[in-house]
This record gives sequence, structure tokens and C-alpha cells, in this order.
Amino acid sequence: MFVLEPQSRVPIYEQMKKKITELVLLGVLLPDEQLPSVRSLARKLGVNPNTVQKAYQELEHDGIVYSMGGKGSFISTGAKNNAVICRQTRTALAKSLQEARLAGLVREEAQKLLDKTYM
Amino acid sequence: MFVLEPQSRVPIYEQMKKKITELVLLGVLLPDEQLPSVRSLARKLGVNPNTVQKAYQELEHDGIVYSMGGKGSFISTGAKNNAVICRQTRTALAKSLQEARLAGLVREEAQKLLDKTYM
DNA sequence: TTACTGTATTAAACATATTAGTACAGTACA
DNA sequence: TGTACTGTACTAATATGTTTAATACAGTAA
Repeated sequence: MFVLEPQSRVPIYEQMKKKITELVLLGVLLPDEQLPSVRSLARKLGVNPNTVQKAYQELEHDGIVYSMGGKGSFISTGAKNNAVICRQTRTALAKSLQEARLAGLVREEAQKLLDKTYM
Repeated sequence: MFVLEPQSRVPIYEQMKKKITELVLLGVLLPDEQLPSVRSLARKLGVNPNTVQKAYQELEHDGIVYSMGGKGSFISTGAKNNAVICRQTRTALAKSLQEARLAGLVREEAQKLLDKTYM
């Protein structure tokens, strides 16, 4: 499904949240599609079930995932056009642009990066 | 000089590195200007001297600061056009653009943010 | 000499993430 | 009904990294 970086400074559950979100945005995971169970994904990734549960719960809080006790966890209907994600990435981009400008990146360079991204 | 967020998840010494770097980029701290001593800054910010020392040492490693035993710590000559900072911010911007596009941000919106940044 | 400066080191305290183990209730299916 | 799944909850132990605390040493400057 995806790979983790255990030695990274970002927590495992955060990495999982990000990976799953990316799979949703890429259209790999579709609405109402069932995710691996907490225990099976934990076994597969070699982590503790509690860690997976934490990731799933936070994703549920963000509206990316919904869980049904006894049945499983699934991708939310509007996950791909999620308001939280949109706001977060937009804010992050604005901040990144500000920092880049502050660091001396000229407009032409920034424009080049944008063009390259949307080519 | 600047304010810290003790409850933040990013370490204090990382916050200090970022703040000092920003002051350099803004031209508030100039080349060869002396920084507060490890002990005085620690007292002022209410943190441990070791924490300040760690920040200074990493800034020295990145070429933003140079230290002279017994004299003090100072801003490096080429700190404002630092290669490390330039590379880091450029990479961060590229990544941020990719994520924003993946999250569904259309080119026009990204362009607006860029224009707003460089207006 | 005195009072600064940076640097180094060790140990303790603290916060957080992660693991381990257990338990309970709901669902699906034979 | 029984079995094996599912999510959820909880406590305790462990690991890791940050921060603090307390020293110590050497160089600088008045």
C-alpha cells in the first residue's frame, strides 16, 4: 500500500495520514472503498495497531475516512474535495511562497517552478 | 529579539534557528553583527543555555553564524545569500506546489497566490 | 584579577510516540 | 450458536528526543 520511514522525525501516524490522503487525492482510493483493518495494516507495516488506529481516527476527524464499528473503515464520500485539505495546502503554499521570496527567490524563478508544476 | 512558542511541536532550538535566519534575510541582523551571548539570550528567553548553544552551533554549521571562543557569535558575511537556505526554500516551494496541485488547486489559483506574494 | 565569551560533558527531567497487552461490543457467516 | 473478524478503549511499559541542570575549561577584554 505504501512505505514508511521509521527513522523520520515525523511520527508514523502522521506519515500514514499523509500517505492515505495522497492515495485519495490520486484517485487510487475511492469513496466508500474499504481500508485495511487496523490490525491487518499494522501487521503489514510492522507497527502497532494503536498507531494505525490513531491515524484512522484523525483521518476520520478530518473527514477523509469514516469507520463503522465491527464492519471496517472506509473512504468518505467527499474525501477528494475535502475542505480541510484544500485549506491546509493553500495556506501552506502561500506560506512557502512568502518564505521563498524572503530568501531571495526572484519572481521569475518562482514562476518557472509554477509552470513546471502545471506543465 | 523574538518570541518562542513553547507548546509548539517544533523544538525550541529549531524555532530559534528559523527566527534568526528570518532576521538575517530581512536585513535586521547584518554581517559581522554580534548576536546576544549564549547565556544572555537564554536568560532573556527563559530557556536553557544549552538550547541556545545548540541553535547557534547548527546555524554555524549552516554558514549563517560564526563563533569565536571568548569573543562571541556573529552573523556570517554571506549569510543573506546563503546557499543552504536558497536550496531549502526552493525545494520546499516546489514540493508545496506539487501538493497543492495534487489537492486540486487549479493553476489560476496558484498564479493568484504567486502574484499576491510578488505584488 | 574579574567578568565576560564559547565550548564540552554528564546526568536528570520531561514530553511524546510507540509498543504491548487486554478487554468489550458490533458484524458477518457458516 | 459459535467463530472470526471489525472498531474502540484503556493502562502500563518502553523508546526517543528535547530540555534542563550543574559543572568545568579555555580564550578575551578591561
